[in-house]
Amino acid sequence: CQSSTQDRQPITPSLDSSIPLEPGSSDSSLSGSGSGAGLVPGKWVHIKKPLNAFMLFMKEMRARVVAECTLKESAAINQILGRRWHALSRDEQTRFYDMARLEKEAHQRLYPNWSARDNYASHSKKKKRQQQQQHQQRHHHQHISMLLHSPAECSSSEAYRLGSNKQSIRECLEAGDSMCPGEEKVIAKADIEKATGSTWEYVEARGSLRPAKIGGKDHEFGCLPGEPPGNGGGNREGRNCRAGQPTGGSDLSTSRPFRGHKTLRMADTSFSRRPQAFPSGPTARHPDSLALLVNSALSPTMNTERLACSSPSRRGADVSDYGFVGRRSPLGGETAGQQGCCNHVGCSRNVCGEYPPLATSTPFLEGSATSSAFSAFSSCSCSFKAPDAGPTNGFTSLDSEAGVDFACVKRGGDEDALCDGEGDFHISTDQTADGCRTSSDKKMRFHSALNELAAAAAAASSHAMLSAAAAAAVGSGYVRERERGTNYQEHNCPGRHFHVCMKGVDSSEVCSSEFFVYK
DNA sequence: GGGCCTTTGAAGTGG
DNA sequence: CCACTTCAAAGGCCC
Repeated sequence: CQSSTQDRQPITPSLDSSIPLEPGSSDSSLSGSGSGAGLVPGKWVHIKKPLNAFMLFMKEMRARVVAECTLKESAAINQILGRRWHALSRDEQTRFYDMARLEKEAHQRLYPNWSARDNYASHSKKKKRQQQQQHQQRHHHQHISMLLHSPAECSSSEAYRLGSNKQSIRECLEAGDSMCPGEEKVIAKADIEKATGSTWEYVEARGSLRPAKIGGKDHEFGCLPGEPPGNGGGNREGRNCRAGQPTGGSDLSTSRPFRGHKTLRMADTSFSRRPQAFPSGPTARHPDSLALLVNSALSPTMNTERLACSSPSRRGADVSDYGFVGRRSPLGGETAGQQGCCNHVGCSRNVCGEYPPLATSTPFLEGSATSSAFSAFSSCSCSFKAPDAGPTNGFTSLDSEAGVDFACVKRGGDEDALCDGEGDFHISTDQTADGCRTSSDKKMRFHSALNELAAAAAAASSHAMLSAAAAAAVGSGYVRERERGTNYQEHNCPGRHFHVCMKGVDSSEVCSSEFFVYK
């Protein structure tokens, strides 16, 4: 519990706390305890909500996860805890639901008149700000509506100034964009539809309907009147990136309200806010002649659209301010230099870390292996995943090998979110069965195979060549064809979907790179 | 120093 | 009634 101010005393009754839970034996600091509503004579007491089952679970498990995962950030810990909560059996969860029920009952006995409503900060700064924004938005729409229905001439209105063209707003609308050069238009959909007898649509972005540049991409939108520059453009919607948004695109982040453009466009079935990665239909061809889509940073120059790209994103930055994606170092790091792609697919600021290139591409040697490994991986946003069953049990998959087994885990990701392209990391003192001295040797071979495939694919001018390159890669044992999965069916186009992963490793855990060979 | 991030569940709010 | 929002915990991070 933290006291934010002197006159606010957060109190959280807990089953394991020292706060008495029985009526009549309330905490001495609560002179009015039981009177509820958070009111104590002369003092405002903030009575916190009772913890729910998951919160109790978090409270109990947090320390353990922190110790196991060497993580401190609660956001990351909570992701892990969320997964563990779902992994619990119904019986195990029931224990926490029961605790939560008892907690709630105790809370109710202590504060019979308390309501969660009391804690709703309807007067908080945040709420005030939101209410103010909503008010401004309502006012803005009313203003636009008023202008639209005003008999005033365009030249005299705030929204439309047509220079020497003295027309009504409605006439202006009916005449089309060419009649209103250099002017800003934000108008009600229903009105323009009524005026033109056609169906129009706005581009929805950032929680409001915004003007869109004619012929522009879906994420290219402008500012609303009165908004400061910087509110246009980008592909942000809500807190997180949206799946399926087009990549980067033109930077309109400094754009002005769109002037000189048509702000509404005819509804068009070819228009989609989420353009498909592939055209549909059995004979459809992707516009890119190479017809190879590679996910991730494997070959950033080849892909025209990424299936599941998740670029690193600088923490706290705007969502459009994502990191670089470059070719991987042999150990899976990414080198800067290539402009980042979209960071959709649930990629959020916290989950994405920065991926500086790893420190070394040299296979680890005996003796120095451990320190080198830590040095290498501590330089990136990865942390080590401890072997599940203790340090000596990390070698079971490698049988008689002696050494230390690690996994590189995305910092901020959940415990199973291994770093891209990374599998278990084994520092061995003996040669492995396949002749690799260490598992970093394996990784080098793995990434080498990927690079060869990428280079071959980039050079391929035909599907046949591409298939041959892919087949060769598959034959290498480091790339394998993926079963027809959801992606394949989604795109509904003929081709082969490959999944790149390390040999002998569970693809669902480790494989992050996918590519699609399109006929 | 305030607010965000991140999780689930309970409860409040608003249309 | 349903969808959406807020708040419980935690601590690092960002402005």
